[in-house]
Amino acid sequence: MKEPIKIVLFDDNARIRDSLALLFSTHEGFEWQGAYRDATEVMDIMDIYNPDVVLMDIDMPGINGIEAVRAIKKRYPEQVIMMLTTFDDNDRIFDAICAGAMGYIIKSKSLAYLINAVKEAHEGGSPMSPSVARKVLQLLQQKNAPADKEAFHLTDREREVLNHLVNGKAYKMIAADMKLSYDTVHSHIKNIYKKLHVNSVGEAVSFAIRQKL
Amino acid sequence: MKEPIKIVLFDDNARIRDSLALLFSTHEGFEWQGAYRDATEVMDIMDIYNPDVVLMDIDMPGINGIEAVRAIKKRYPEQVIMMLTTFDDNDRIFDAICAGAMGYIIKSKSLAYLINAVKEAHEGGSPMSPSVARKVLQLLQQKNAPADKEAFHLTDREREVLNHLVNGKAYKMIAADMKLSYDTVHSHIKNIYKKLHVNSVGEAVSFAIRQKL
DNA sequence: GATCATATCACCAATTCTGGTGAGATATTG
DNA sequence: CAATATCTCACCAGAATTGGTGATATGATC
Repeated sequence: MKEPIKIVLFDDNARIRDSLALLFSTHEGFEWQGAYRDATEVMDIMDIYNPDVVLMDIDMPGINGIEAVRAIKKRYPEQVIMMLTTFDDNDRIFDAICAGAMGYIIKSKSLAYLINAVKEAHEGGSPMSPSVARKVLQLLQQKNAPADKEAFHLTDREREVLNHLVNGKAYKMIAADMKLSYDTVHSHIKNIYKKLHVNSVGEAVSFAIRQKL
Repeated sequence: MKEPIKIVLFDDNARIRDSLALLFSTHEGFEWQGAYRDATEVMDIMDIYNPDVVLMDIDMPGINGIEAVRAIKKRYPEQVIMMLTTFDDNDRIFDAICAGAMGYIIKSKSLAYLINAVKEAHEGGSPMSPSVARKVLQLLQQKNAPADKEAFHLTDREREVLNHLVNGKAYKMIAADMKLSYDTVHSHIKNIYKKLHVNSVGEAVSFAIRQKL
């Protein structure tokens, strides 16, 4: 016999609280531990109930959902938390994920969908509404945009030297590592500076990292 | 009357090709444009059929699915592509997303799930199996791990100076920007170096960026 | 074969950074 | 009040970087 999944909800909307309370307290396999209109006492509630899954609204009076997630994750890093929200707002999604939310679904979805999402979250998945997922993927794609290797016309050797600079090496060390003379390294760096339009190690390093070179 | 969703599939598994062909060619709202055992002629196929959604296996003889995604995205940046795979392999997920895949679902899911996923992908969502989504979220969380502001005991002023260094500024400019004397900037930087255990601008910058300070 | 890009090395002068010591002012904390 | 941390500034000497001007050699390209 499987243990029921223990659930608490934080949401300032009374209708949502009531309908989810009804849903989960009557549904086989769940144990409803209560709904709260705000997250001011979130840590006390966590300590008392030790739920399996936390459902968290984003917009709430007092402490907002994202701060609450951060607080919970700080004390219980493994806690499964699912965001429940009305709209798919880019920035919020991002903040919620960084705070440690493990699922992000839109309230308009059916109750069956929600039941299933909670089960999946509890089993180690991260249910996401497809529109949310799209935004998450776009974020990841942005953050890992491939380096434009050909841009700036850096030669192989120059990229190699630049890489050493990024790793904080001094000319001397680079020369030693690459078995070159100090002046050759110097020469490569001069060329790098011209091509990148910079004129110091600091600029070159920050430029390189930002461009993912 | 809605246009049917045009679909092509690339998969080296004949059973998958057959069952999906049956599924989508008999299902209302879809137009099956064919299944291919490998992606060697992917670009020709794209040019001819101009599908709405591409279903792509990852493991294929010849050109693998991820390379195929990259090729398609290069010519058709807006193309909707969903990865179809047997296992949820971390690295592959990551590569596929960076290549530009807009959905990632596991073959073990039901056919109804797949139908729905294709619809959602076509409507601008990114259907993902929850286990895949979990890995994506973890990746994002890793990449945006919050800076441990308190770590390294950097003072406010020191962080400010460090930030200028990261932006490639020279001592002089920092002094001007912050309305300090050169020596004060110098002094702050000496303290930063001690605290971060580095001893050059290059090291400090790369350290700071990596630690997201 | 001439041209071009690349990679290698050298010398020089000016500038900048590094690391050291020291010190006054302010604010916080026990 | 004493101790501590922070922020500010100064001087000095050695080390490193920067920006020039060269040169030689190699391989690819036209």
